[in-house]
Amino acid sequence: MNKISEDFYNRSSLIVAKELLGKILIHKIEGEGLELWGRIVETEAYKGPLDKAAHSYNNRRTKRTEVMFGPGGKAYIYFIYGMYDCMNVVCAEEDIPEAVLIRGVEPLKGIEEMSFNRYGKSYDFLTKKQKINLTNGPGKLCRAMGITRKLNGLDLQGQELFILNSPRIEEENIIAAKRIGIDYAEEAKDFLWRYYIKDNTFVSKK
DNA sequence: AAAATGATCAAG
DNA sequence: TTGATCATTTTA
Repeated sequence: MNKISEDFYNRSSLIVAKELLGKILIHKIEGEGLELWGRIVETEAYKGPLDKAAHSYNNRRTKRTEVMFGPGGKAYIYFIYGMYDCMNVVCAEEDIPEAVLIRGVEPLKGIEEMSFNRYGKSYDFLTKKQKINLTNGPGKLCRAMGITRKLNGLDLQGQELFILNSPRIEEENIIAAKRIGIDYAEEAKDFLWRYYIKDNTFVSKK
């Protein structure tokens, strides 16, 4: 069990977003002794002051964005479209509000629980499409892994929500692309700040 | 193509 | 206090 250290997170979200690919996100649910594991296959970087797509654009500091102004290595989880939670990892040093959105994971452990969380039935009864749709989007993976804004602000050095180290994905297998769902962000919408593992099944969109 | 669904935030 | 907006997903 090799948890990613705090230093890893206290860097630019552009670097962290890329290096988080291939790492393993774990949500341990206390009481039930349950562990949900997902391998990160898609991320997006958000970069505070300069980035019109970021919640923290122009250093906007509100109750919601507050956690991004702290040190790196915390969870920033927000509720969107009245229905979905999305999970970010806070990056950069204190007072620099950057984060990385986790957009896709490959289920590794606790798949049966994820299946019930998403579809209310056993994985054995899912269609091929449902099996892919389990965790190939930011809202979907949070629903599958039981990640909600109740976990907002958690330290990723803790025992409930954290990320394990694993070897870096080779540069030739990382694709950089425009971020999703931020067409309002003027020049920032064209930044290639979305990263994903080439040809991976659990990358959102196509 | 459009609905679902409610927290969030800036404006007044 | 209000109303437009929204880093999405599902269904048709």
